[in-house]
Amino acid sequence: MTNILRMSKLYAPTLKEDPADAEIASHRLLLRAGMIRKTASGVYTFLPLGQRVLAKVSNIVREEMNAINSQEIMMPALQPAELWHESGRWDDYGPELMRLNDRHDHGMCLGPTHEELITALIRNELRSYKELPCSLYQIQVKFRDEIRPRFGLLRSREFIMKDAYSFHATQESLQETYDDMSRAYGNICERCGLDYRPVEADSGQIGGKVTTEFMALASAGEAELVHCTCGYAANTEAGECVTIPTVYEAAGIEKISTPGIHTIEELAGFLNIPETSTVKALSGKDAEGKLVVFFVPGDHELNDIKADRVVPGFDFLTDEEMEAFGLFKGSMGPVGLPEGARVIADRCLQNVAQWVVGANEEGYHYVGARLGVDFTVDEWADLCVVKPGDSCPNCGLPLGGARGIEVSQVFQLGTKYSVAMGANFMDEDGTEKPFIMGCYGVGVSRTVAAVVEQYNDEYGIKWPVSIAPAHVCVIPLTVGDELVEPAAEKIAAELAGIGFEVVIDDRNERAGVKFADADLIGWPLQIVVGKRGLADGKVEVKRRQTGEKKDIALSALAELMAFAKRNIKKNASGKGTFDALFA
RNA sequence: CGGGUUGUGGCUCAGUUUGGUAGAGCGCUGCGUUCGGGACGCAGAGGCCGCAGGUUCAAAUCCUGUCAACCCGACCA
Repeated sequence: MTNILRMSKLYAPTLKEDPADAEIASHRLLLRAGMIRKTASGVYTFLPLGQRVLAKVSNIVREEMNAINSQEIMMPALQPAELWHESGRWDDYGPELMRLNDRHDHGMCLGPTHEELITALIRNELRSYKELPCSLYQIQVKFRDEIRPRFGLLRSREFIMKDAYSFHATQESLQETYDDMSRAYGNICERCGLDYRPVEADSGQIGGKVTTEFMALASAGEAELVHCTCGYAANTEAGECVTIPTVYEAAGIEKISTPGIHTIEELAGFLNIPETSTVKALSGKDAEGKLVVFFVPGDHELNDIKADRVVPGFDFLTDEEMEAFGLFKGSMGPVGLPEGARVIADRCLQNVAQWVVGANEEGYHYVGARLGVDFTVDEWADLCVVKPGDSCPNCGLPLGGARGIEVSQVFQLGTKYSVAMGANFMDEDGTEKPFIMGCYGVGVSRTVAAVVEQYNDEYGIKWPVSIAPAHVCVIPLTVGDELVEPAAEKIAAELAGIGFEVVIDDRNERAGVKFADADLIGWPLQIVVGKRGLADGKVEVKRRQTGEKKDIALSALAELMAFAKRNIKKNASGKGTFDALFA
């Protein structure tokens, strides 16, 4: 009986106007619908409705984790500095780590992630290969002092994350759990209704090599990705770049005067050739300060993650350093480089016999510079930021582009933390070995925001049934009416009896206010109970997702809803749950 | 950290150029009318104008400093 939410008692302060400091849909609507409130920059309070959604997502995550035999634990958010010194990340993590001292002046931090803690936890407890693999997870608050928190729940300084960690004796075992996790993460996205892509990614400072990000497609997303009809998808910061430069044919090398030309755009315009026919040069230095020059197709950008992979410690030259090396910004090329320069070019240029490049002389470029004749390249590598239109490395078709919100990521960590922190187990052969580890994160609060990004319109949020704060909102249009009110109460009680999560808008408000709030909050189904309809023995049902409305006979409602309840899992996210009502 | 913008009742904003002692809409309280798509009338409550100094007879307004928030760039769930 008490499982009916009453709007008259619900703390859900909705806003008629957009809050001034919210730009994107999810931030705006979660605030307006009375689901969250800002406490400080990048720090939010979840109000009852927001908390309900968060709990729904958490439960989906929990079910999927339990299903692959990961066990739920709860670690502290407050962590001792020692552990971070052990892993080396106290120094590596930078200012993003929230640090503090306790009253004894003891260094502590608020956990941005929990590799250190869990590795310390298991290192003295898991002793034998017989106990492996072991997979543990928690759903907990995380702290990251972001350089620039923004977009509400999408990039906050305190957020809810599910983090899982697995420990293995063999790489095969890790791969198995990694695959299980990947599948579970796909399920989680689907059950939340997200349009998503698993993408190739870079592992960043977590460490490790094999990793996949799960991106919810959304224009508000901060990540750029490329994807192909064959199923391939990659984050542009990590994806392999395969592009086919157009070739500018020339009889031989020719030095031409290009006064005032410094950019590829200017050069291509000056010569009246496409940018794809030019070659861009970028100068930098390696860790020892020795000159490195990269060459990439003119229409592409150098990917600094890839550059760093080829030249560890790579950094661009400052204008002064370029001058010192005798290089001219905007006119660099492979012909006549300073002695000892390391020349690295993108693989895609390997088959381009003649290049249009700078002449290492202010105001001059070469056309038709011959590879292997006029100049040589020391190394070939994948260097560019992949972009839409490039070829799919998998099937060769042109890649499409999209923006995405990274809602989760899976990593194969290897032994980075177990070695650093001395976490070993006794293997079958009687030798001590470091655990092979994996870690897997889901941004729970970020997922909530991502769903809103994908499910909203000018009126508000359109929650998928699976994570909506409640399934059905019964709206009596006249409070105090001797027919309408009891009828609405009866319907609400009936639906709750069937097993739906029901909310009744029993506030003494005008119809328009109730409709507007119902649309804003985004209950998947509205049941409107009014005098007019009741006179004909009918109520109106409205599906928020599609906007469909239909009059349903009171006598048929319970049965149709019971049918809907049985079908609630027809689709993972609950899509189609109410199909029968609108058939 | 660099660049841009903004701080005025709970919310959205006007007023700042040209100093004269604070306004609107929404929300809130009370009464009445209304009641199927964010009603209307009447009567109220609520702001030392981010904070601290300074200039002035007089500062929301001018000056200096400071804090905070938001947006654009380098990070990440």
